[in-house]
Amino acid sequence: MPATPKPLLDARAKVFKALGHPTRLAIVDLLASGERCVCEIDEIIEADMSTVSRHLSVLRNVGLLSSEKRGNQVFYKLECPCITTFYGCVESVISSAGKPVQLIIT
Amino acid sequence: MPATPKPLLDARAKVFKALGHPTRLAIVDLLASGERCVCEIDEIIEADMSTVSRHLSVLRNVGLLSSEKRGNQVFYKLECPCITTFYGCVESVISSAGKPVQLIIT
DNA sequence: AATTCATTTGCGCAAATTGCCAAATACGCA
DNA sequence: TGCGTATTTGGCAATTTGCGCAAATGAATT
Repeated sequence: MPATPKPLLDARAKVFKALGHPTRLAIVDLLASGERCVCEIDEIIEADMSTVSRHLSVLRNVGLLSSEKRGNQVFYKLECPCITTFYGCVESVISSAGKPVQLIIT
Repeated sequence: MPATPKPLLDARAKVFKALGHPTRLAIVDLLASGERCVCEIDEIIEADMSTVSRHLSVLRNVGLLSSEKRGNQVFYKLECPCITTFYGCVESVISSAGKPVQLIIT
């Protein structure tokens, strides 16, 4: 079993790195239910619009999102719904790390 | 569909962030075939052992690895083989980003 | 052409990350 | 106890990241 070639490791790492920020994960979750324009995203994500725009760029640069300009607005779309299927695995890591995430349903 | 709670986003992001480095991904790949002690890992990963040790800590801190001391050595183990099943999805992102990773088989 | 709305980019700053060297720690053995 | 091996940690410099403000860009409308 040969070692994974470095260029592939680099490429994978870029994708994971892009996902390694809570705001960007919030954006991914939001877009999982359909495309949105920046102003809609900005309404939901609490941060300066310039910051949101930069997070969107990061996600698009690694291929997770695509964008399309329509008239005045830019719509972003999740290219990779398979990402969300990974959360189960991630969550199992979280709990095994002894840092339980409490979800209180009231 | 309620927004994903922030603590959960934070927790997920930490895991992705830990995976967002090529050397750490190389370690994960190596450990996917079974546990190893630090010196074995160090032989394969080219970096200072202190650097390798720090990468191992990062992965362990988020729960991706566990470690056990046996005699003189510390063995690290992948707690989450499901991680590797995610590469297919990640690779699809990579190629759609128009940054093909060339795998030359000679 | 001038105005307005939507989005991106330049800038500066604080904080985090990375990597190596050297020193410290932990363990087994003579 | 003293030595050699295995691993972690402290410290430092260089680089990157994240954020908001303000300015710039692009498109539509008057």
